[in-house]
Amino acid sequence: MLILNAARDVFIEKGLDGARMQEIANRANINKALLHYYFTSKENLFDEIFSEAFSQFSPQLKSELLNLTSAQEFIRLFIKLYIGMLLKRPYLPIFVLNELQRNPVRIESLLRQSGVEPEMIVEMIRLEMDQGTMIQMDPREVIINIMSLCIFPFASRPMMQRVFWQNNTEAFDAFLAKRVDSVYGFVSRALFVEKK
Amino acid sequence: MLILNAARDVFIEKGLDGARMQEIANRANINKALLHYYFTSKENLFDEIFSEAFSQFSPQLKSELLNLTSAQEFIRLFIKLYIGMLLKRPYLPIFVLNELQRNPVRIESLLRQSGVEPEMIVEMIRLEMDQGTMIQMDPREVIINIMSLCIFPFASRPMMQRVFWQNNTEAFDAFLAKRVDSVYGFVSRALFVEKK
DNA sequence: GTCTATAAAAGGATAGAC
DNA sequence: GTCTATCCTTTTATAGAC
Repeated sequence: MLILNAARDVFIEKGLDGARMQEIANRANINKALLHYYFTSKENLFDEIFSEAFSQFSPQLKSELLNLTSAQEFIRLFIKLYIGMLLKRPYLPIFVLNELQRNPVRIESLLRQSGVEPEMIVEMIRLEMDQGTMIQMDPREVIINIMSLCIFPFASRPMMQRVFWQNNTEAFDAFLAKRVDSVYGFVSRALFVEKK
Repeated sequence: MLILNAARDVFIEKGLDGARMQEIANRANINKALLHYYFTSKENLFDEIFSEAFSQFSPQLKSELLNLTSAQEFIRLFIKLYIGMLLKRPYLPIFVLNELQRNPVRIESLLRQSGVEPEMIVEMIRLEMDQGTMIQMDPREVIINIMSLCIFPFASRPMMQRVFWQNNTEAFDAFLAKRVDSVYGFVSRALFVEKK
């Protein structure tokens, strides 16, 4: 829908507080009154946009991932899929993380409806550790470390691209794309006892 | 200064757009007019707060760090100092990263005055790679991976604490504190060919 | 320096014609 | 459904007394 696209663009660019209903209306080529006719309030419109953004940001356990048996293969494919998603939606991390920090109450309902279920992955990692093929550590830390390596480069792009790539956008895009492979290499050296 | 403390609290909590001059004045126990008397405009006050926040967020190369010769010892101490700093200022990452993304123009002047000089660290890492004690990879990626592991858990706290620690604040604090050591372990397994 | 009062503008939201 | 016009509150910023 055209209005939702305009709203998404503006909210992601400016945040909830910085966004203006007028600007959303302008970009959608309608006027403010019609915007309120459809969505009643700014908060309401934002909630629609944010819950969509949050569900995209939350790792999706697609069937391709669930069919894998070893944590090693799971991690490899997860990194590939998740960074691949972020390459298409590079502004998601800051938007979602920022709004969650400003208003943590939102999380409750969002988590309930998006059905994030970390127990299965934690169990898969624990199994691999028991088999001795993976370093012993808190499985939750394994997950957070992997997500850190996937997400942070997108969230810190304005700073990192400027400091390390002389603000060259193409070069930084290439760096991000290569991470689909290099993050797995980094993680597997840190985690797996035997290399295949 | 009392006013600056109040301003810092409100800006970090609400962001530039969400902050209200009235609230800053209230928390400082003065009134709005006096706030404008001292700082002229909200933008101006924000700039003072943000440049201070940015310089704290930017890794400081203190003498303790510069005296170290091996990248291994440098990385160990860097992680300890940087996570230690974040434990005292856990809201810095989201605040700085978010405002940088909303207004990337700010970076230029801030970087110039804060004198961030990554070349030396890049060279130190390169040297270690040439000696064969460190895996061959882009030194900039080494730095970004380490910073990812240090910073992201703070930025994603509202989500991660809720999902993996049943929103138990003390438990998550303990997890963060332990990372001073565990991040180094993770990184060194991923980077160093020989373990000491 | 510090206050009260107020200007001036912005922005969310609604009324009502078509 | 869509528009113009308008209301009303919020918010930044300033004027001017003390």
